[in-house]
Amino acid sequence: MKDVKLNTIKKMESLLETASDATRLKIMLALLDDSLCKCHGHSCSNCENLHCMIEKCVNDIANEIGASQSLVSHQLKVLKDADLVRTRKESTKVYYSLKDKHIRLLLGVAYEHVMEETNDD
Amino acid sequence: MKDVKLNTIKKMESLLETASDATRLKIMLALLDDSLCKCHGHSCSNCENLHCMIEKCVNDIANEIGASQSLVSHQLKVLKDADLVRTRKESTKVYYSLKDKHIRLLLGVAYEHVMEETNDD
DNA sequence: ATAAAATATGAACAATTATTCATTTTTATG
DNA sequence: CATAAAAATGAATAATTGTTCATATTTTAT
Repeated sequence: MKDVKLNTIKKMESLLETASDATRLKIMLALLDDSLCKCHGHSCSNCENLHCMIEKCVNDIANEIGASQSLVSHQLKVLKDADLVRTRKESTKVYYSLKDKHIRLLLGVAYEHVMEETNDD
Repeated sequence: MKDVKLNTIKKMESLLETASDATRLKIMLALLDDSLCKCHGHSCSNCENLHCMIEKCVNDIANEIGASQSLVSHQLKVLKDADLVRTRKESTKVYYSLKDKHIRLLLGVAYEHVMEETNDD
């Protein structure tokens, strides 16, 4: 990993920066929720399909994480601009979901790390 | 991933926040460098051993990434406080290395993500 | 058309943070 | 002991950012 271009570093910085906020983490974790998944109608925590996608609208996310509509909307825009989430519009509602498996993986790695903080290598 | 404790989220936030800075990323990538590795004496980019560790002293890191000694020292302290790197002291020099494989994995996932930005799932 | 529901936006404020510069501490050596 | 080398520290600044509040936009339904 010697010659990483500055541009690549900037992109990595942007990705991690976007992910490194408690509110945005709550939002993304809400989109990893084990509630019923549209694509199969079963619990996604048991879903073997990595493509399995959960989507939620702004207000539902706000209620779930206990934050204001405005704050959630603002932060969803940040997540969207950085390409960590995608959107699907349905009448007045806008459904948000995580962009791809890299984002799920990133959350997973961070989660694993803080869960077994004691280990050394 | 429904009930993630607030404390866990704070820790994830801290981890990602620490990683999300261009200078600190350069430092960590320098510690992932494919230069000769002390433990086996071969190129670490080809090393199958995940435990394979590269360590570098402050000045060498500063020179490699083109930053001042002071800045690198400041940021190494941030990385150390957040437990992303470890240190080994040898006379006047202090050798830094990445803490564990989770950190390498985190860097890897972030790197992979920005490298194949086009894909969708 | 009007009203209601859902989301987005803009301004303002508080708080945090990355960087630089100068100085200090620690260890080794002449 | 004095000097040099390596790293750490503290203060100061410039810039960024998360949150709130109020308001605007968009779409649907009456």
